[in-house]
Amino acid sequence: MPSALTNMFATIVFMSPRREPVSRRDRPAKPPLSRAALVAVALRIMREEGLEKATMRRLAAELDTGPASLYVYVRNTAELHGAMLDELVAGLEPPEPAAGDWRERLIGLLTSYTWMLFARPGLARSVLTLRPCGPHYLRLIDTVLGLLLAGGMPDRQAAWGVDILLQHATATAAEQGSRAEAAEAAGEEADLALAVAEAGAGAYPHLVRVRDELFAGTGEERMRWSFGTIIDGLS
Amino acid sequence: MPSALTNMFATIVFMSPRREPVSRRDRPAKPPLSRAALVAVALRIMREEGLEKATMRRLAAELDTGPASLYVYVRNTAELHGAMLDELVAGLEPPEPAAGDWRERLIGLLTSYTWMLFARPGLARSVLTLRPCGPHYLRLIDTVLGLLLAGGMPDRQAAWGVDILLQHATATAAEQGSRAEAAEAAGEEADLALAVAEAGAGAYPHLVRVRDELFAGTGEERMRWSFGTIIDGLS
DNA sequence: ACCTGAACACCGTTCAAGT
DNA sequence: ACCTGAACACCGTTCAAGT
Repeated sequence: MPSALTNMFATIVFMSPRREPVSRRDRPAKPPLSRAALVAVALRIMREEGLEKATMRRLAAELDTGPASLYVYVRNTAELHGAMLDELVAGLEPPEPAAGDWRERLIGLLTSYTWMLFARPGLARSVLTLRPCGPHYLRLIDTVLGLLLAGGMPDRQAAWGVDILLQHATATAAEQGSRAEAAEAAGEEADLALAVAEAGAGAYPHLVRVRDELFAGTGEERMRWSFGTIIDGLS
Repeated sequence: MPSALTNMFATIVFMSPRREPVSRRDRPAKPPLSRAALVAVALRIMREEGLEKATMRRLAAELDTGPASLYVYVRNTAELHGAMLDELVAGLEPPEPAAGDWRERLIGLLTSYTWMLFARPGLARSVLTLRPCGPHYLRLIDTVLGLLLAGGMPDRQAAWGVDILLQHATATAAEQGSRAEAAEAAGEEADLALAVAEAGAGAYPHLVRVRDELFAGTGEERMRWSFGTIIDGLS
């Protein structure tokens, strides 16, 4: 907290020895705590330094308070992550009605949700073990449902389908996104590639047969194909 | 470590004061460190107390050494989890050739893999951000591939399909499993149910329409249905 | 090569006490 | 009701030094 330090010296050097009221006036206006403020700061830290830095302790330091104070506004870290996700989902543009049939629009929406999480793999990982329930996430569920129903799907198929589709989006972001980012994860990817390359046709005949297809295709290609495949299965 | 304590007292009370050689002889034979020993102890702790207790520090204490010693055998915690998964996959029984057609056998295999992870949600969560590459996991990939190819699927479809199917299995276990277990996660489930119950038909028309279907069905039902749906989409 | 103690640089959450 | 400092009970990983 360099700014706090600076202010402390300012107080000592230039001000009267009555410390408390003066340093209070002098300090940059401390923003009032609130759930929204917490989420905003957490999103900024995530953007600038990654989710792993957006810890309760760090947030508290940033907001010039102790970690215990945050627990007035969120139950725990998981709830904070849920609130962060909701804010990000709010920023997703809704599918244009003119953008093709329901299937195309649905794939477009799911793809843009996935890309959004792709850039935040840590959050995706956290969301996977959550039940997001913010208003904007409910909006997303409603929109996906609407598109599935527009495709003539029975209610149950649509209801269960939305779960599979959103879970696939989140899991893909958690899995692929973290690998694209972290250096250690790149090592794991290489380990698998090596293991597959070394696999003998005797022990792993099918693996050897489709070896080249396993790692083929771009992320975008595989993503669209996956969503299309699941949607086709639902229909 | 009560056994170490007991032995220490035994040494002090009954033995000569020359401590080191005696206590060395007296101590239960310290098993030699090895990757397999690490994995075995980690699996036991996970079984008895959950994955979150199977930390590097705890493993080291259990193996009567310092945490630094473990890094000779595994690169990091992620690699340890990968090795644990491989051991668990080894214990999965292969699908009986008589158990119906390829589709039924495939669903059976995927279901049993999912149930196995379901009981270990923490591991499932960890595996999701991993590329498992152990011999038994490769076996699993090969078997799934074999069944898809037996269904007459082109190579590419099978290769990309195995990714979707295994990811879905892992993600389902990570998501549902942790909720079934942790008390806090149950709260999140309730939060979502509440939010859905309170959703207005004006803002969320589709959500309200299929409201009852969203939470319908048992885990087993939805699991089989999901795998069936994805397989149908692949075909 | 393998093993170690100690250190580095942190965590989330709770609690009693304040205002 | 809201806020706080301090504490509780831990983490993963690295490093220099030993054997």
